[in-house]
Amino acid sequence: MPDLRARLVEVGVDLVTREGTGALSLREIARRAGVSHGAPRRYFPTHLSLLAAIAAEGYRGLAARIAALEPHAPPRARVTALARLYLDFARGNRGMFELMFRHEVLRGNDVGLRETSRPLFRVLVDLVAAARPDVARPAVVAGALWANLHGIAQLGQWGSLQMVLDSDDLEPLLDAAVTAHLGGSS
Amino acid sequence: MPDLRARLVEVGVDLVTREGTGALSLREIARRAGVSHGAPRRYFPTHLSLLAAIAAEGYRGLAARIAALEPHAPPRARVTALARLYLDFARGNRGMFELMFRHEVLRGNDVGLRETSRPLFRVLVDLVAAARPDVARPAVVAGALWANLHGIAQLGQWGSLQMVLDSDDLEPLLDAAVTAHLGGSS
DNA sequence: GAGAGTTGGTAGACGGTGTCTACGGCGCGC
DNA sequence: GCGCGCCGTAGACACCGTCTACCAACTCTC
Repeated sequence: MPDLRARLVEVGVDLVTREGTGALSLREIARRAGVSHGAPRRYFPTHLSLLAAIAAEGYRGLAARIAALEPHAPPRARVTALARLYLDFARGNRGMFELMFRHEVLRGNDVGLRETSRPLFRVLVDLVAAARPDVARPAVVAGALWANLHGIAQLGQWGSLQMVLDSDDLEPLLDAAVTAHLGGSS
Repeated sequence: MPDLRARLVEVGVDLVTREGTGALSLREIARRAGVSHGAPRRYFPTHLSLLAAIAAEGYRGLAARIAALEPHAPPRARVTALARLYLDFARGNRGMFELMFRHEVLRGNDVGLRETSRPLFRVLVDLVAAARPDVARPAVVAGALWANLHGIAQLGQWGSLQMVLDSDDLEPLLDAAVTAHLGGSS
C-alpha cells in the first residue's frame, strides 16, 4: 500500500464529494484509508494542511475543466461557457466547492492557490480584453466579473438568490452578469 | 443577572468581533457569560442555533446601516453608497461577516435570514428600477448586482482579488460592478 | 402559609475531535 | 549483521457538543 500521502488525499476527495465537508475529520479520513489516526501526521503536519491538499485537488479539477473549454469560439461565447462551467462546478461539487472557498483552508493554501488561480485569471483577463477592446483596464473588469460569478455560485449554493428571486433558475442572473460586464446583448 | 439568552448572544457578538469565529465554541461563550456549559441549552437547543442567533444580530446590524443610508440621493449614488457600505461592513466585521455567510449557519437560519434579506433586497430592486427604467426585470439585475457585491466582499476578504490584481484597492472593482449593472459612467 | 410543580442553572458522563509523544517494526546501507 | 532512519501504531491530553440527573429557588394553589 504505497503512497499513503496520495491515498489520504484521494480518500478525502472521495469523502467530501460523497458526504460533504462535515465528514472530513482527520480521524475519519485515516479510518477510511485504513491507517491509524496518527499516520496522516507523517505527511500533513496539521488537519488543515490535509484539507488544503484536498482542496488543491479541487482547484486542479476546476482548472482542468476551464482549460478544456473550446478555445476557438468567439470570446463572448467563451466567457459565457466559462461562467456556466463555474456555476455547474459549484452545483455539481457542493462539498468540494465549499471546501475550496473556506477562509481557513484558503489561509494556509496561499501559494498553492496562487499557482492555480493566477493562470486561470489570466485567461479571463484575455477574454475580457478580446471581448471589450475599448476598456482600459481589462483586469479590473475581469476581477469584477469573476467576483460576480463567484457571488452567484456562492449565494446560489445556499439558496439565497433563489429565495429573493422566487425562482430556482440562476441562468438569467448569469446572462445578466456576463452582459453587464461584457456590454451589449447576448 | 437576568436574561441569560440575550447575554449569551451579546457575549457571542463581542467574541466573534474581537477574536473571530474560532472562539465561538459553546463552552467558551458560556464561560464568558459566567454560566456552566450546560446553561445555554435552556435557550438554544444546539450550538448551531446559538450561532444563528449571533449571526442574526449581524444581519440586523447590516440592515440598520443600509436603512440609514441617505434616502434622498439619486438612485445611482445610493447604489454606490450601498455597495461601499456592504464592502466596508465585510472589511470592518470580518468575523461576523464570515459567520453570517457560513453555509451551516445559514442552513438553520432560513426564516430569520429571509425576514431580513428580503426587505433589503427589495430596496436594491427599487433602486435598480429607478436607475434603469429601461430594464424589464430589475429583480434579475438586482440579484446579479448583489451577487457581485457579495463576491467582491468575499473574495476580497481572503485576498484572492488583491492577489490576482496586484493591488489592495478594491474600489475600482466596486465602481466597475456598479457601472456594469447600472450602465453608463460613474 | 405549606406543599407541589415549574423554571433555570449545575455537574458530570459520553463519544468524538486534533495534536503530541513514546514506541515498534521494517528495510536499507554500511 | 547490524545500526539507523523511515513509517506507522497506540495511547494520552485537552477540548468540544450533547445528554441526563440533580438541585435550588420561585410561583401557584389550596
